[in-house]
Amino acid sequence: MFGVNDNLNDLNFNKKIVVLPTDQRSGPIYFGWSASPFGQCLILLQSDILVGLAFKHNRTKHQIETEMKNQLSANTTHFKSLNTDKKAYNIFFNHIPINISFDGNQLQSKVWKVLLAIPLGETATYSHIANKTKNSQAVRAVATAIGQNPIAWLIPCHRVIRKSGSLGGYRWGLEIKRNMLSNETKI
DNA sequence: ATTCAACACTTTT
DNA sequence: AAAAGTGTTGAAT
Repeated sequence: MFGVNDNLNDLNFNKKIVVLPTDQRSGPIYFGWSASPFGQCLILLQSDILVGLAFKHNRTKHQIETEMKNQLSANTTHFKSLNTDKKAYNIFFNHIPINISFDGNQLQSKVWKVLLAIPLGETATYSHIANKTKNSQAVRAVATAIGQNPIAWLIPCHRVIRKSGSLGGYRWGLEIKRNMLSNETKI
């Protein structure tokens, strides 16, 4: 369908994202690895709603799978593998809206919603996000919550950088964060 | 550039 | 119930 680092110029950054409530999903979580413009990615779906998106970096696929399954296991512990290539194409290149759903603790949910509002081509600082969620004194906790974003790229936690201008961290490796940002800002 | 303490929230013991 | 661990920050070195 497409190869790693292929078609970067056709990437659909301005994807419309529909956030559905968690009660819209049930049953097993389907998961699979597919190629993406940022390397191999792990896609997790429940009721055909995207509930997880992760990228391969220096950890093994098995480690990443375990980590994501653990994170999502509040909803179900039943996982089934699936060919996710078509879904990957829809996520990264198609101009159709994509349904996502997430549930976290109180802080996480607040933070993830705020992340969704960072416009394409812009960045925010960790303290900026903390202000937005009325947790201005809890920057470190907010940063932790940002790092736990289960749907990488679509929930653009890669747009959050340090106040000093340095990149800060990224759960899936700084290479990928750098990649995403440089592709966005050159638009 | 590197260290250090303070922040507050979650997770782990 | 207490301690440990954070994708930070600002100040001091």
